[in-house]
Amino acid sequence: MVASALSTVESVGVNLSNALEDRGLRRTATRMTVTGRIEQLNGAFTAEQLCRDLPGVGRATVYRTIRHLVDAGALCKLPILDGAPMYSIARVEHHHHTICSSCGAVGEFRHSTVERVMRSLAKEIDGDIVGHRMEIFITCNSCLAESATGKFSVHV
Amino acid sequence: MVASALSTVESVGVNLSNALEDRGLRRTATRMTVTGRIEQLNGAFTAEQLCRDLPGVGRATVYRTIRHLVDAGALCKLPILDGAPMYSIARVEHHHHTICSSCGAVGEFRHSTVERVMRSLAKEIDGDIVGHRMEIFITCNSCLAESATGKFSVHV
DNA sequence: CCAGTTATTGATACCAGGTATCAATATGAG
DNA sequence: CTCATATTGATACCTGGTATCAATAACTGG
Repeated sequence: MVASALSTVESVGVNLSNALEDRGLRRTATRMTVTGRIEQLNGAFTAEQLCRDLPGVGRATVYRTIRHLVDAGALCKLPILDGAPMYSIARVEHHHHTICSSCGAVGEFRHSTVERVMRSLAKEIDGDIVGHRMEIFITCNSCLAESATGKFSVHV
Repeated sequence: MVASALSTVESVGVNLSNALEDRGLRRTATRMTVTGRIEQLNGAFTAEQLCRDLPGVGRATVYRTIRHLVDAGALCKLPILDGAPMYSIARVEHHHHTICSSCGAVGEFRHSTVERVMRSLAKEIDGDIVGHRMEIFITCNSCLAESATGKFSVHV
């Protein structure tokens, strides 16, 4: 679907292919396959997981596409303490993550308090603050229900 | 030096060898070399850096020792967005890190406000909070002075 | 101090995650 | 349609890290 019909207003939600196009990259079938899969995943994923889901797409291409999306700010990369980093669609401009320590599910949240704290910290910290990152480790509701065993290690 | 002379009170600062001994591991010359080097580094380091600093110690041993120290809680592992994780001596029980986005220097801080925020977040987050992690990206004072170019990418 | 048991070491091979290369192919502009 | 350019994916390679295992060191009890 090309955005050529000016009379039609596309619903502008999260659109990863657009993010790539905005960077001057071509809208190819392969890239549509990759972005389509990511959008349909609705949750955090690893690169290898994506490769497994899309055996028809070369590993290099999957990694390249992810990299483009991260560069475009459409995906955010979440370094995990052990193992491969996870990626999730950046639905909110600036946000933080919740990670379930038992199942690894990743969520996003925004909270003004977190941002306000940065101001009070500014006084106590040497140098200029240029950014921050926060992860909250949780036991998600579904894991609480079945009280699974720990799978991710947590630096508390 | 064995802590056998009961009349002498050892200065109990950060002592990585003790942390290992407390876990039932032997106090060997090789381990003293590794922990000694880490203590003398006074700052965050990567495993490979330590290997380079200690060519006389096998890679496997360096990695093993680091792992033991992390398990003992004496070192904390800091996953970096790109590249190898960094390790730093855990001087404070619970703390957060500052990372200079230009030189990579890692610092520690504690601030009660951060902990208080967790309470207000608890209401908004689904599931039980079991821990959190926060990194503040800064430009450190020495880098401000020479305004170096960015070396670490930052998820702002 | 010795003998025997157990822990440690490090060379090596291996593994996972990810990137560089490059010839073949697809894409889009003119 | 043609051509220049971008993309693809097989492959080789790289980095960071772990498993294996024989040789060695360190702690027992006697």
